[in-house]
Amino acid sequence: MNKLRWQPQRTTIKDIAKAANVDPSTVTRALQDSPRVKAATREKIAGLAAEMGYVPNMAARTLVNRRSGLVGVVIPDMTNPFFADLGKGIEDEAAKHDLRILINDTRGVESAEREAVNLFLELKVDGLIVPMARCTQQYYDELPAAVPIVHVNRDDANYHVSCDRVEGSFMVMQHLLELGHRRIGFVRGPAGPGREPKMFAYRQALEHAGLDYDPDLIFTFDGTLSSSERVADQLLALDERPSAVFGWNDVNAIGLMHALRDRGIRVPGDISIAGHDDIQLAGCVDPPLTTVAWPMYELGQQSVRYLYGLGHGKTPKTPQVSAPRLIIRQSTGGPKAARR
Amino acid sequence: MNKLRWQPQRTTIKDIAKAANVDPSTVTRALQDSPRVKAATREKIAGLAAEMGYVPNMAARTLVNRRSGLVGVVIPDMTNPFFADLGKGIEDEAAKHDLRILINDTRGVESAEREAVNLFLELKVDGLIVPMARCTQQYYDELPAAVPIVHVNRDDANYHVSCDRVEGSFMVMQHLLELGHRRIGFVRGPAGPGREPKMFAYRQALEHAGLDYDPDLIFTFDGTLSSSERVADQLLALDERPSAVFGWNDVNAIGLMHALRDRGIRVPGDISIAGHDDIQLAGCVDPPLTTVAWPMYELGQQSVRYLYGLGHGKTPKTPQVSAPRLIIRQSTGGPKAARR
DNA sequence: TGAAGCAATACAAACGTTTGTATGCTGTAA
DNA sequence: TTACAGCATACAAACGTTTGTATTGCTTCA
Repeated sequence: MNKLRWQPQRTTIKDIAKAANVDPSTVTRALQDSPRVKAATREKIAGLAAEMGYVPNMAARTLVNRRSGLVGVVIPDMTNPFFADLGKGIEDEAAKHDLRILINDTRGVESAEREAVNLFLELKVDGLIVPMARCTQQYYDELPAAVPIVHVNRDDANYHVSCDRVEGSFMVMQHLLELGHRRIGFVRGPAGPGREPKMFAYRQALEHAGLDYDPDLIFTFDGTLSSSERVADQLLALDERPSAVFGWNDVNAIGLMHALRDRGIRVPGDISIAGHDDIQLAGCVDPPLTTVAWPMYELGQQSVRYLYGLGHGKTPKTPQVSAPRLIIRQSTGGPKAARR
Repeated sequence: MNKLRWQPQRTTIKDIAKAANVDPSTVTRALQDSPRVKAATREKIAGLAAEMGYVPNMAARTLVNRRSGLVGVVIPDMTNPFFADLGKGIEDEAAKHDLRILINDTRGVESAEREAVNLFLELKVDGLIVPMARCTQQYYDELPAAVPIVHVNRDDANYHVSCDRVEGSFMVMQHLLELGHRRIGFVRGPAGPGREPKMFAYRQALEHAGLDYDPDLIFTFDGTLSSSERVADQLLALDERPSAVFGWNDVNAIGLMHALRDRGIRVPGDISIAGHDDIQLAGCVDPPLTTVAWPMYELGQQSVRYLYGLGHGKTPKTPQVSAPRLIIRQSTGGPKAARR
């Protein structure tokens, strides 16, 4: 007995039917404003339902409809402000389609992602939105259910909505290169499928500028604050330090800036720092962070629209969303050598 | 037709029953490891279930059990890092009790809170955890369902888990007073029931120090960045500026610090700033923020334990959680006058 | 040999809602 | 008066799972 205690269903449609002296089916139709029930009856039933504190039983409804009207969102890390606008876009658009949103946080753990997906499958959700999925595409392909799934920023997925991350990262790299930086560090995120675009852009920008790729300049961020400190230490331990570092995201970049300042390094005086995502705080730190902003709200909206299309048997073209925008602030400047 | 397309249930318990040449009831019992079915049969069924890609239908299960094994969490603002640890505490503890967590974000909007609660009631959740509820206590008391509800940081609620917010805010005020501040501004959050402890502590600390309460020193924060800027402007427009300001939370305090610096005010040189919550970035900004840390993880754990107790018919005492901790960093210092 | 006991499984009802079809009723036109 | 609409409502089956009870077939012991 490790479940919470038995809970009675307070009022059912049958109770209302009895009270109104009609058949349960009439109550159902009355509550869904069917034209098949007389206005007077409808009002009487609506009144009784409110009075008796009727709460629909979604389980029963889902059972017969084979549809719950729910959309599950599997989020890797709720607290990353990066997902805030995405979520807002999703909710706003879902409201338009009479869909309700349910969220499950996976903390970026692959097994948690599978459990979340499972839970949603059991709930018979009408669709799934999975930003930055950790699990392999194969896992999603072989899912034992016919649910439309839209991935966000997973270009290898069948159905996905993405912003041009290569383009976004490339813009930042161009900016750093134009400032004159020649030794640019790059911070990778946790490894996983569909997580290469930033790195790809980094290497492409280097190549474009005729620079060599140096594995010593690649660091790894795992999402924690201490991880940014570790990166700072690794970076400072190098014989030839980079003059600029491109962070995995703003949280990482801000942590890194702080860690560097603690160690007596000036930003951007000694090292320039840029991030990804343009979270709200990016403009509030000192110095304000150069970063790239993605159209997250739009991505959220588009993923619901796309999902809705999939759910109606359409296989619409992958929707286009606005391009990322480069936000130049004060955390980047010319390299020391160049200024000398 | 504004719902997603019809979805077939791929494999049901009946299909497995047919394939295994047994009754559906045997399949159920096999899948839940009942001793009533022979080991051989159990294994055969488990094999078939996996092979046929069986996904339990939670709707059917919930219908007959009148229990879903779900706990709904109604969160005002996912992106406030403040809730991160709370969520982690909730999830970790829920896992121990075989409960699954579902999250709904209300963005601090009261109507969204009601919709979220409704959704969870329809889902027949086993319990509800509502941190910082916006709706009145009366609303929760009159809910038409017998679901155990645990509030977090809403001391006026029947069943709640709270940390001592009066104590926490009081400590910060004491710190500012000890530094010699006599004119201390206070930023209120959005108004609402159960949101007075911080203000109460502010006034009590003033009284304790023999200082008068000055309504001019009270500002309001609505959660947005621009709102912090507005506070900065209001503050600077005063004839007699405060020498210290106590922010509603860290997001507000950090925004305020930034806005003040933009306007040529030094922190803590000209004005000291303190916050609430000790979010991760509080230590990363410049100057690092003085703030107060709440035991959020513990609060999360305790709310699930409490909920579990309520669900089993117990009405345990409101659980005790650790006291808040004052975190003194560099954003607070003695007032200008005192240093002269 | 036959009753008792037991293990393994089958049967059937129930959970609350939805929906296609059937029924009863009223009013109108032939 | 009868037949036919058409309106408002009732009936009944179904959704997939769970669970108390009934049934079957064996073994065991007197």
